[in-house]
This record gives sequence, C-alpha cells and structure tokens, in this order.
Amino acid sequence: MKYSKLFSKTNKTAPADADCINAKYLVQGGFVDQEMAGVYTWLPFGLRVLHKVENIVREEMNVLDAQEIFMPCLQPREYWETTKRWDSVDILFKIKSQTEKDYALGATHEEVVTPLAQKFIQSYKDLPFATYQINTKFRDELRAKSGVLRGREFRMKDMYSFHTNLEDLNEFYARALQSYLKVFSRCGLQVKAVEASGGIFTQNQSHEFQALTSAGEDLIIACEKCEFGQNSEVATLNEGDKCPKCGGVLNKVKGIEVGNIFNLGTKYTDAFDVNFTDENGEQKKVLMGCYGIGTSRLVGAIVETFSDDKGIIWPKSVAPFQIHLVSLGSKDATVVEQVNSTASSLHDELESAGIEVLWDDRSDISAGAKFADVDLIGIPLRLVVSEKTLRENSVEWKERNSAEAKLILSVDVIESIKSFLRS
RNA sequence: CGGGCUGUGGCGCAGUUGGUAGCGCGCUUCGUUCGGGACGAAGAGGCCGUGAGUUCGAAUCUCGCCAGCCCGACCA
Repeated sequence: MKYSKLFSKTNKTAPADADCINAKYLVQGGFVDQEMAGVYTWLPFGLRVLHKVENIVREEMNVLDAQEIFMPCLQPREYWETTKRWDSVDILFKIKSQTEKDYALGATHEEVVTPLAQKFIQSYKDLPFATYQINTKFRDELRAKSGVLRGREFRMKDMYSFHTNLEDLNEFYARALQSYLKVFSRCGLQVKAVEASGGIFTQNQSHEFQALTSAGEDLIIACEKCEFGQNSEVATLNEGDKCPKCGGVLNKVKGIEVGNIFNLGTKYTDAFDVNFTDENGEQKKVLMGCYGIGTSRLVGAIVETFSDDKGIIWPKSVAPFQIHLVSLGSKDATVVEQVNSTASSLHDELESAGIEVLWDDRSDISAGAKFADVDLIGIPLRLVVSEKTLRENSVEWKERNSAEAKLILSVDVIESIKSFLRS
C-alpha cells in the first residue's frame, strides 16, 4: 500500500484530551477516530490491527471446534424479560421502534444464543457443541474512558458452549482457558487467568484474563512464580501471603481485563427451558458456558503494553503492516527517479510474496517527518531506500524496537525479511 | 448519576478593563532544500459549542442547555 493514497492521516500533535497511551497513539497515529465518548471509527491502520487480533482469536476458537456464527445486535425485549435482565442490567441500551416496540442493543448474547440453540437441541446426540461470533457489543456505561479500553460500543468475541453434564462442561471450560492463554500470548501479552466474580452472568465459577500492565484498572493478587491469581474484588488472600498453589509470594499488580469465561450452569437454559433427551429417554436440562474476549480492548491493551515516547511498538503478529518502506528524496532528479523505481519494485516484489508493506512514497515531505511517522505507527521493521543506500546497492534495515540501523545488500533483502518474519 | 475542568479554522493554543479574532502546526501555489517533524514568498480556511439575556456594541459579562475530559459510584 502506498502512503500517498491513504485517506487517513497521522497527526504531529497528540490529542489534548487523551488520558492514556492507547487513546493518544491510536488517535495520533490515525488508527482510530473518536466519534463521541467511548465510540470510535476504526480507520484503515486500526482496522488492520483489529482484524489481525480477531483472526488470531478466530483460529484458536476453531481449534476448539467451535463454529462461527453471526447474531443480531437488535434483540427483542421478550428475550430479556425471559431472563429477568430487562430491568436488572443497567448498562443495557434500550430502543423503541416506530410502532413502540421495545428492543435491546446486544450487550451480550445469551438471550439470542440460548433460544437459538434450543431449536437444534433435541437429544444427547446433539451435544456437546460450541458456537461463537465476533460482533459489536453495546453497553451504556456511565463513564466511557481510557480510549478503546472502555467504550459504549466495542468489538467482542463471545463463545457459548452446551453440554449434557458438568464433567463435560468442566472439560471444555479447561480447554477454553488454555486457548485463551494461547490467544493472548500470540498477541504478545503476559496474561494471568485469575479467579473472579461472575458479575451479571452467573454466580458460578469464572475466570478473568488480566493483561499485566501498570496502565490496568483492576487490582490483582497474583503469584510472582506461577499462574495463580485472584481479582482483589473477591480475593481471600493479601499481598505478601504465600501462594496456595506453589508457595510463592503474592503481589498486588494492575491488570487490564481482556477476557473472561463463565460456567453458566443452567441459568439460561432454565430461563428458556432448554432440555435434551438422554440415553434413557429422560428430559434433562442443558448446561452452558460462555467465553468472551474484548477484541477492541485487546488492541488497546497491546498499545498500553508496547510503546515508547515516540509511538507504538506492535508485536509482529498484530502489526498493521509487516514492513514500513521509506523512500527518501534528493536534490538530483535522476537519483529521485532511481530511488523511486527501486522502492517501487521492492514494494511490488514484497506484495507479490504476500508480505504486507506500507510504502511511504510521499515526495513532498522531509526524511525526519517520515521517520517520525514510522516510529509513531510502530510497524516492526523499517526499510529505507535513498541515494545513500543506492550507492551501496543496499537497503537500510531498522527494527522498531532497536536503535541501530544496518545496511543489507539489495539481493538479500527478501530472504532476510522472510527469516525476520518467521523469527 | 454527583463533584470539578474545558469548548475559538483540520490539530495544538492565545485573546488584557466588552469595541467585531490571532499564533504555531497542517493545507494551496511558486522557488530553494533533501537521512530525524527544512526555508522563503504569496494564499485559502472561523456564526468563537448552542439558546436566551445584559449592552450602542459580547469570543469576553449573566443564566439555561449540549458536548469532551478528570475524580467518584458502576462496569468486559
């Protein structure tokens, strides 16, 4: 992609009202645009990152044999009355049609997925199964804040599993927990699965996934050695106590909640009366679990975790592009032509090799301005083609998380890139 | 929803005791530059958040409303 064709732009000055790193750099770098408090447009750069994160999530859910669907955000009041959540869930957006019918905007999808599953569950032979979607959620938060970390409209992957018995639910729950840890580690994050309260979802077992970063809002009592952790909301232990699992010291740390999983039991299948016929011909209640990952929040958590004073430093797995190619100008028109044709053929060669490249081909801007944009946007690898590199038959190579630049012979560039991207 | 701060070109800001709006960045054109946000010249762009009031006259004073942000309560 050529930078000069991009309609969205970076900004030299950070927004004045940014309260945290993700709000600052995502807006300044042209990843998102704020429409109102807690509501953002995802611009080309930002959407590429969001899609990468969501594809990682999608791949890992597919490994669990969960099947992707897409459910409506517009939901009838009756479903929410059935679960007695129409009045009790205060963050629910409620709207009226022209004919005065009441609807909810989906804050979560138990009210849709449970009656949906009912239509397909008759016998124990239809179970177990899991289904998920990646969709927009609406929550009427009293106070939206912290950039994309707490919005009123946000992206979320939500998965629901259906089982004949508790052992089976527990087994899937445990596998989902491991999948979640894999998703977060593929996004480059250090995440702990901590015991938590079920909130509006359930009184049963639940885990939160906390990305450990000083920018976090949640306080976690976490073992410094093993995976053990508890949300301080429900913690029975204190800082300095010994870990009940491994004996290590417990610390109080901050985290951003990027996911959660709940054992729902029969809460929703009771409400909608979802039964199956077992091997003995008896009617039994279906058991459910639900599993969420805030994908737009996850993007924010990644920015909070990986940045410096110049901008974002994306992990390779979620960067908007793999390569940021920069061509520099010269006073000599012939050199400019050579630089541009070299950069252009490198750009085409990379794209045809399936490597995502952003080429800053702008001719009316200084080298310094281009480099500042590279740092702000945070693509892992910068390549420069200029009069200098042309003389050496080389391309300059600089990684975003390193201060050093080196020259690579042009003939070796593609291979070097491929091995860099594999590492 | 309580308490506070702030609304002035795309972004960041200034605007004195009320007299009809300015700076930096960005943008356009021309020329010069060409490896860490270049320089000169000439331009374009604003119902000063919004409504009412006070006044000969309001960006400026008064009141209401709206929006953004912060603290709190609440929450993925």
